[in-house]
Amino acid sequence: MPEFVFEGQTFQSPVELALHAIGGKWKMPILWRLNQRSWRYNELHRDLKRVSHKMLTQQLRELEEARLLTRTVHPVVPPHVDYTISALGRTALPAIEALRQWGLDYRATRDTAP
Amino acid sequence: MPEFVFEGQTFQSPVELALHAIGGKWKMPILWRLNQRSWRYNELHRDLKRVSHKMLTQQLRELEEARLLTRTVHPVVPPHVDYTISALGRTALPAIEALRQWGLDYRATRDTAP
DNA sequence: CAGGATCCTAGGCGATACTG
DNA sequence: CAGTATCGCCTAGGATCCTG
Repeated sequence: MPEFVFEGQTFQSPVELALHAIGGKWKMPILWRLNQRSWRYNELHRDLKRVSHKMLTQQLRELEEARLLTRTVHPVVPPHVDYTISALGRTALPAIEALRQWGLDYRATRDTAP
Repeated sequence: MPEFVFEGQTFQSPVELALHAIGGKWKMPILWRLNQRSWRYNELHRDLKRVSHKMLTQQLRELEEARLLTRTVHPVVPPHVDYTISALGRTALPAIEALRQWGLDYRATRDTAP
């Protein structure tokens, strides 16, 4: 089983790298919402109901550093910040969609499966 | 945004249900290895190098309860236990594969992307 | 409105020891 | 070999307050 080095970190496999980049409780739900249009901070905060202020900020920063989304500050008062998915972030959407579809299937078949 | 109830728990979306079932640091790597053949406990322990004894046991238990794998005990001394992916577990492999492939692509393009 | 800084605790997790 | 059980650390993350 080969090792897998990226950005100075060592992963056991591409799966672990992917989970590092978009795993965790909130990153996929965030990217998923950014499909189609930009969202503002408070919009995300309201829609991801159980996320805390601190967590949301942190996850957004990590996604930005991973270059999966773009943060745009409009210099107005009161502040106006848009989060937009990047081209790189878009490449993750099929994988997220696969997981989303599996979640649907899993719920549907989990209790009737052989 | 509709709610999504399963097994008494409330999720915001199918993505969150999927992450609940096979998210976390170890479950996908475990299921991924179980493709093709059965693995024994210590095999997994050695191969997932950084997993602790306790974590591995716990993750295997949860995957078993989610019906994604089957635990088979052979009544011999010393004990012999096989972990085999279930039919339901197999349905998750395409999604894991999508994530794995994305991990590869991400590493390849992350620093050259526009 | 967006988010930085601080404080603080529950519980996740590793380490270790023991068992059939 | 393949686990359970127990202890205790330590940090992830929630709550709260403050700012441009």
